[in-house]
Amino acid sequence: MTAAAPRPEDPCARGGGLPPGAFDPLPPWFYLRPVLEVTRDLLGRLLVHDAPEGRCAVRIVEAEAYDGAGQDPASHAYGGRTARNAVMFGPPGHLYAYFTYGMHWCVNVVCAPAGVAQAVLVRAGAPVLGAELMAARRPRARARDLTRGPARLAAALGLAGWANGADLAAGPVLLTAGWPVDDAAVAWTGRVGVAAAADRPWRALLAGNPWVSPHRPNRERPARPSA
DNA sequence: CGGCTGATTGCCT
DNA sequence: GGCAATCAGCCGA
Repeated sequence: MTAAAPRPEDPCARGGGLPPGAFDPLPPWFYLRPVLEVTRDLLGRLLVHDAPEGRCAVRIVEAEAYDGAGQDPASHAYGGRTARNAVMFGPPGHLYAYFTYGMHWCVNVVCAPAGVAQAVLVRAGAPVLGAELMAARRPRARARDLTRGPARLAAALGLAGWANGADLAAGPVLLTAGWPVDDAAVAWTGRVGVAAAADRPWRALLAGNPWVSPHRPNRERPARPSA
């Protein structure tokens, strides 16, 4: 079965007409549920950035759950609160933006009441608005790679350290209703790039969707160059 | 398309 | 000092 399935409905192919209410910010209760439930429910939602240059939006097609301090060895919050991860310990419905690999920014949605550091990494999305602006922000990227990966997505939307702690119901960064995804399309895998707790299938994605990030199985780190 | 590697800097131990 | 919730570029098929 190699024939490409004609399956995935392309959000951009909706004749310009997005469903009414698609840009309504999500209510507070959205974030106050078990983190895996929030992760699942994040699929199909819109992450929006209103910048001076214009509005951009992606429909989330892939997300990863991270549990709180002492619970999840893969979480930045595992060892407790630090300057870097402080936003995760704050109120829900805010954006946790972190810098990694010396050059990339990635963004999370903070869940659970203040004090509980659960969050969901937004790993990929389908462009639904402002694709030209996003392409301008990532001039070297192939069209298909515009938002396919957490750092690519953040860069395309123009999100970086300045957005850390942003209230997702207030703007200029918004998380909005979007439109529903088919339950049958949701798949779960292990988290990408995470060695710790690799057995937890906490990555939710829309199976077959072309905007899902390429799955890079964990590269085994060479124990050490030995003779 | 798939696999491999260098890049580059802030954070934590 | 070591490492990181990654990516672009380059190579070969």
